[in-house]
Amino acid sequence: MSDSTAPLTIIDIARLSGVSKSTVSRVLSGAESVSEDAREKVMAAVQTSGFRRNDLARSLRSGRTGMIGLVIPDIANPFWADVARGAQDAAADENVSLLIFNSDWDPERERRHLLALTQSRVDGAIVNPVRDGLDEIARFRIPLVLIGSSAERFPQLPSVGSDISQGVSIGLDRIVAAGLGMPALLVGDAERTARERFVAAVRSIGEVEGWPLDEMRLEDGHYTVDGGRAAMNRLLARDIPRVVFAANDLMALGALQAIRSSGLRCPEDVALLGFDGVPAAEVSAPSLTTVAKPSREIGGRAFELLSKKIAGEPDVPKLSLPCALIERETLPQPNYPRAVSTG
Amino acid sequence: MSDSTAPLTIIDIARLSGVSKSTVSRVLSGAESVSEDAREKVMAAVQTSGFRRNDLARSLRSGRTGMIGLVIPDIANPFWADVARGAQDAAADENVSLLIFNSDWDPERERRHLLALTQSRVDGAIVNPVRDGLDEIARFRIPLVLIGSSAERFPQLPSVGSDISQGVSIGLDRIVAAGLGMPALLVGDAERTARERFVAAVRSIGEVEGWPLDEMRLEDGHYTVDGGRAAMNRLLARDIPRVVFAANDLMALGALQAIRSSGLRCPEDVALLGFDGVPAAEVSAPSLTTVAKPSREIGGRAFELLSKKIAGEPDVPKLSLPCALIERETLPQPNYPRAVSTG
DNA sequence: ACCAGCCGTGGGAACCTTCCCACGGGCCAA
DNA sequence: TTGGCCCGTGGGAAGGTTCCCACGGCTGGT
Repeated sequence: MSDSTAPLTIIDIARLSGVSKSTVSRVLSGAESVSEDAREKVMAAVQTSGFRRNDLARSLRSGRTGMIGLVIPDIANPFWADVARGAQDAAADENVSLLIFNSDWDPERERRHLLALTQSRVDGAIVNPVRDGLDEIARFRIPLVLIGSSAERFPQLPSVGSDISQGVSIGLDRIVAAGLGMPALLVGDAERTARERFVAAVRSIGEVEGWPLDEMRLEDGHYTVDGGRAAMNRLLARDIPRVVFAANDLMALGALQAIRSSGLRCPEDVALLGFDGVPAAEVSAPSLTTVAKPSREIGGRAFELLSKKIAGEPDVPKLSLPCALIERETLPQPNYPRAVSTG
Repeated sequence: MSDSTAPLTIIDIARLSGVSKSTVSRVLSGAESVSEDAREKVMAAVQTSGFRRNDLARSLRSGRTGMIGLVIPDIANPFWADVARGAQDAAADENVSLLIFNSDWDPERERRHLLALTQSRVDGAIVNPVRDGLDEIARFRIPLVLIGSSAERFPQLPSVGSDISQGVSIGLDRIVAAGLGMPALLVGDAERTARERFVAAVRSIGEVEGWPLDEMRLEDGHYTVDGGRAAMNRLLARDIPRVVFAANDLMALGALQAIRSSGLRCPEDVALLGFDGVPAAEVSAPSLTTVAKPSREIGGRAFELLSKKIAGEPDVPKLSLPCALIERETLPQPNYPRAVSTG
């Protein structure tokens, strides 16, 4: 194509096509009153020269970069990878690029990344705020959309999360339907807010079902497969619960290992319900029945909200997306149809 | 902090601290002969005003953006998420940001993303090239490091990949050690190059072991859990192999499901060896013995090579990183110690 | 005592684009 | 015919930073 290393500018294109740089700029920015003749000449020059518009200069002048930041705990975590994918798909449709950062649940890293983002002059950012760095976040003068359960601490900021209460509700309903009685609970420590929300939801919904939280066994553990295995072993050390509701899939998967290596059968001896919907839950044996969070949709909707915020819309909402039950093998099918209250 | 929405510039800081904009620039860019007095005044002004240097203008003038692109098939795929994580960790150490794109194995998307990257004036890019878009890639005048097995088609470009031959070698050695005879092969269709390399490695290494490829059963399938299940069922429909070597973990996991739902035991009836090292392989039941690719390291080394390329180093190599066997439950331990050739 | 050289500093040019304004020509209505 | 208006166009300024060069003051060597 072009012979030398000379970086081309729109001025070169203007010279090649015999028009002014203003006209070249207009052609390259899409319509806006340019004659067909001029447009063709410019396009031809662009084609033969292999010119690529410099988005840096463009952004500097226009104030828009077409880039947004995504700050999540860990892209290698399947849940967050899925959120990222959802955001990317939505962003790609509007030609915006994603700058992705891992906070590793570390407020200091989060702060550094946010700083880098403001310096890069991204148009906005989607952030899963880390526990303690909360106040500081508001200080970054940049359109922000929050994701995750800690988002609720910022009532003034738009956010997208999954509806934990509703998820717990369908989970407990399903456990009721299984007819195995009150579940033992397995909860994690990853995010304090997430844990609290889960427990709070179980309390309020359990009351309706006639299952007071106080009477349930509740075991804490690290938010990992190993943590779930250990927590489940502690549970089994005292007695064998008929059914276990885990607050996340990783721990549920660990619990499954603990159940099976104790010589117990799942679901015949101990039934199990997870929460999250990670892909690995599909390939465990038996495959894990779980309440899935709409991870990909969370990313997608977060991008949509951010777009609105960037566009200057005044009332960008806080969204709570519903979870969905994925029927698999660790929770037995209901023996009998449940009474359904119509309406 | 600052009261109005006025975007601050180094000129404002210069005025506030009583020095010239050049000096402010020097302070902000790190050392380079500035008096301690000037430095302190500037830093103080920056602190109180909340000024953030505009990286757009900086990059426009300096020609460096501190951003690199990463074009991979799918960030939601655990292998690629891990590669991304490795690259990000290495990049974060040098304060460079990652622009991540998903190609979905689609040459046209790859082309679009690469175009966006050049327009953004990123300093370089790490790309897993898609099958057919190969020739086109070289056209983008931008420092490039390739990852994945198709990288070998570009002998002139630096690249990082896993050593498939070596991985197959330790896999076959392990199968020999298990004493179960010749394995059946399960291969995927995701990347033609990857498939070919796997088969070629099995052929050449099998010859040494006295296992000609022609005599092995070989089943093709889609590179997914479902594909693996289907392929395994086809295998089982004819006869029951004593041991199966799958070219990737997702298919192996599907195969495991097929084996178990046929009422067979793994590893007692059919033993299984995977390839990749995805996290889900750890939580299947039984957990999957597999040859793990060094995914995170691939990302990290790719970034290192790219840094060298960007710095202008002349001979940036093509790297081939070793795979490692992860012992788990689907392949029985050797009954007897193998004869080991010393040295 | 003088000149070379270095150090810290400042001012202007450059980076490449978009935005703003002005200008000429054609059209329509008065 | 003429005045007002819109359309397509061009030129200059702006956007915020780094780079280059020059300049004054100080030091050290002759």
